[in-house]
Amino acid sequence: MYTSLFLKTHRTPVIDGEEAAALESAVARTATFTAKQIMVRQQVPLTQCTLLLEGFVERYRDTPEGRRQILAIHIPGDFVDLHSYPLKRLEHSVAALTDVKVAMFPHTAVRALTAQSPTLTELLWRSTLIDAAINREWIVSVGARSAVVRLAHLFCEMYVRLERIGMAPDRTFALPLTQVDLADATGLTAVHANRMLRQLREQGLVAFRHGEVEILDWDGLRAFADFDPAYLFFD
Amino acid sequence: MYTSLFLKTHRTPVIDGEEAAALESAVARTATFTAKQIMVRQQVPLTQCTLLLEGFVERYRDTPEGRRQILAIHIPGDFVDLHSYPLKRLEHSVAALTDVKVAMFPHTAVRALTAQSPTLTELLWRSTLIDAAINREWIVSVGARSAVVRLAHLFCEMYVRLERIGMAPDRTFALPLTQVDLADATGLTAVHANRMLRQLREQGLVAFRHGEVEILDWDGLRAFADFDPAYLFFD
DNA sequence: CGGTTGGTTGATTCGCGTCAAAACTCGTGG
DNA sequence: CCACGAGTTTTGACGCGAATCAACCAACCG
Repeated sequence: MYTSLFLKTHRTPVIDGEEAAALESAVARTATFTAKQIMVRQQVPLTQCTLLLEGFVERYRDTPEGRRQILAIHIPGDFVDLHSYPLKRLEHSVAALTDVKVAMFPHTAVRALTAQSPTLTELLWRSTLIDAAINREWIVSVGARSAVVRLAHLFCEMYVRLERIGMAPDRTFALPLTQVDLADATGLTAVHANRMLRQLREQGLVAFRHGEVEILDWDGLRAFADFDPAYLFFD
Repeated sequence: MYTSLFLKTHRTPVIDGEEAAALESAVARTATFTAKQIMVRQQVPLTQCTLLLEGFVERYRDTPEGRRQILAIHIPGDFVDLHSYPLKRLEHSVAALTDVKVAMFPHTAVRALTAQSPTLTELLWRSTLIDAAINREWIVSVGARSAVVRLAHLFCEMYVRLERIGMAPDRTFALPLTQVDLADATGLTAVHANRMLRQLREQGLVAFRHGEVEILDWDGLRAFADFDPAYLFFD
């Protein structure tokens, strides 16, 4: 059941057994990528979508001045490029953060699903729009929050999302990023990110080391980060 | 023809006459709002979508610390909250920047369209995803571009979008924002935005005064702003 | 081992924010 | 028609948060 994790994390709209079976059968094949491999290059025409089954994936853009901006981090159960169905190509690249296993949905199969079920359509559409809501939350982060708070907010988001799929027991979870990656996600330099991580640790809120996050004080962290999970649409 | 401007600016996928008629007939009513009026409040359940016919609209979030982040600026022909159909509520607010005229699409009518035509579905879905691509470009702006470049980039984006609907003849167009609004959109303070605007004017690239933009050197501005319109998906 | 990648720290610089005040615009009412 | 006040733009002085530059260290690995 390639799609069971996706379906479990998207409870609106309600999907019946027949629709779930249709979605499952839209998988043409599975594939794997190794860590750091580029999965989708920007502006290249696409004919299929990718559902992440195992591992972590990033979406990012490189700027001519040599800066890199991470746009999204995906975890198992996320579609990493479902938006390529209506858009046909992407304006950013997608890369594997770890070794990764994915399921592929040909655009033709997605179209057949939309022709068949308005409810499935709404579900798939919704999942791309939740990504967009996360994009907007990141605009707020980089545009209106201080460096420490940005990092704290990112940890909150990743904790809540991972906890939901059972990948963050005991307020501890793997987040396979380097400090450079954290900096690229939050619009900071690696040096400053490093200092802010120390501050978060010393404040007793979160500790991040070697790609592992340990939440020390969840309520404190949430309050500090101004974190409200409404934008994740977990209902 | 409420939907003709929207259809004119979305050429992919190709829509036939019957589909265009179906879309047009999904309009339940029109409405007007006055400048500065809040059109949608965050977290309030919604039952209809709004297509902007005349005027300018902003989407924004307020932070507890009193900062405000503008997330998007909409122009005639844009759906301002089509994403409310799959999401049912929004995590940001929507306000009129000028007096505004809109067409309303009940969610039930949108659902009927998706049940009837996979092509229309793809078109509507696509339009929400172009908004998301713009969101991502804004992440790159606030996360990885300097203050002057951010402003230059915003002017490029608005010029290209407005030119396309005939609202930017002679490289001049109305952009009904104050300097405070520009600052809120780019993650700057109004004071610094003011200084950067002066710099852009003195560099001979763009001049902004009283809600009017005059592009002085389009090629220079594009190059300076690192502007590539691919993310607007004008095809 | 030496090379490579990631993390840590210090010194210094600078972009942008903050605070404050003045000039300007425009709508409104006396 | 002028006075007034609210909102906007402009400018200056100053301070801080984050970038930059530059070492140095730790872990890992062929």
